[in-house]
Amino acid sequence: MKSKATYHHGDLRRALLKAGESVLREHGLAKFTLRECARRAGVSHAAPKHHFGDVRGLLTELAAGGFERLTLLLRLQMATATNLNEEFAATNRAYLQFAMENTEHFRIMFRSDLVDETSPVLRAAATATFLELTNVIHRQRGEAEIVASPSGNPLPLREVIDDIIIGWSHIHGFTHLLLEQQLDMVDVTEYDSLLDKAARRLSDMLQREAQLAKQNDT
Amino acid sequence: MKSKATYHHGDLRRALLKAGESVLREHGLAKFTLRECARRAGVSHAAPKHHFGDVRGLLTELAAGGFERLTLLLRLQMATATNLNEEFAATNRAYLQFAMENTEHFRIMFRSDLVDETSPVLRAAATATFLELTNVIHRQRGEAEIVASPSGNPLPLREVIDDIIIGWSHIHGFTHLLLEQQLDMVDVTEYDSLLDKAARRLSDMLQREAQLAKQNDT
DNA sequence: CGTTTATTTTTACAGTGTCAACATTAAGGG
DNA sequence: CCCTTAATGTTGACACTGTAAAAATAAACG
Repeated sequence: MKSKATYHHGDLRRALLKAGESVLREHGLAKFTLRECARRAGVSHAAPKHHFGDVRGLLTELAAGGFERLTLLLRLQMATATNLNEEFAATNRAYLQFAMENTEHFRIMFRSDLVDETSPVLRAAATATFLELTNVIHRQRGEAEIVASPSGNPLPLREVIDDIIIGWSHIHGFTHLLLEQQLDMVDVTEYDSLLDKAARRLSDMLQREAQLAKQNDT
Repeated sequence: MKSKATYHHGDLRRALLKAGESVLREHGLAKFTLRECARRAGVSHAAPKHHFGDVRGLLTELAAGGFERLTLLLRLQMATATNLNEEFAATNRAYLQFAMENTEHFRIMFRSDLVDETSPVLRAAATATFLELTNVIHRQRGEAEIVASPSGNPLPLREVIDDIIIGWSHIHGFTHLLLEQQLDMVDVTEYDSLLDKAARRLSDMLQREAQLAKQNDT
């Protein structure tokens, strides 16, 4: 079933996704247009409708793909870590790296006005990404990991949510501000070492606080 | 010179800004259109060109206005604080409050693809906002404040930049994630208390670290 | 008053997303 | 093997959009 050209076009669905990604990479969101994607796939301007409905549909699937790749990159970077602090720093590095290498793609992943947030594939992909970040924090606190459930969000422990949100907010905020050129006082040649340092500091504090809280319990 | 109606229209410039803001508030960025703004101001669709050039010009001025209002709100909230920790928490509260009450307006302020980041008015407005956040951190560390310079960015102390970026990244990331509905595991009825708690924790840590660093110096 | 300048309108054009009607091809059952 | 049916693409149309040029209007000013 994966032969060369079985349909009118082959499989247009994948071709359109690829086209969309190349448009994002080469010309950015501003020039992202359904018709342009169709052009690149070599089909007529109304062809995408059958596969994605409207432009929002295509962007939603692209966003989901972005989360999937981000998840992979997170795992890849985390695997290089030798201790818990390193692991947290690794997630931050991966997050930033993905955003830098896929700027426009990263942008649409967090644009609730462009994307259908209720889409199951998107939700699943975003949840998987979130799960990686979550489990790093859980391990840091010596708690059990959360397993991915097929559907429905895996809720982290109530007391850990605060830490997760602090960690995620920090790396996401840093990345977003850098992308939108608000951090112009930062020397761009060393923003990654800056992030690394910040991540370690944050990680230290969170671990210390967690231990303190545990001691107070007993 | 501020009489009622001296030109063809009155002063179309202000009217268009007002119209743009109302469009953002009522229908969001998706329906934001130069022609719609013109319609609301009661002029023909090409009238805005003379005052703003293109759509980017209008959005840029709107973004600048947003930063100005954010700066005012920051000052207002900071004035209620009785100590340094409270002050930091107050900036976070103000940041989030502004974003919640002016969702779409807040969005365009950080959209480098929609706005002319080189515009002097925008840069000045954004720098003023940044200055408020910066000075809170400076005070926390017992350093001198930075005065606003008429032009050019007032550069903070090299050693304080890390703290500033951590603080700003955190509040911005939290706000942005919340706005783009990525924090769906958070109970929306208590996200503000959650932020408050996180801000205090962050503030505590930063102050402790600063004191430690100072002791090591002497 | 007459001329110059600033502001607004009119007209036009190339794009866009989406829809409906149509054409073509693939799939599948008799 | 053929014929029906459903899936997939194409054409053409419509109402929008941003932007530009030319024409019209009103203000400013000597």
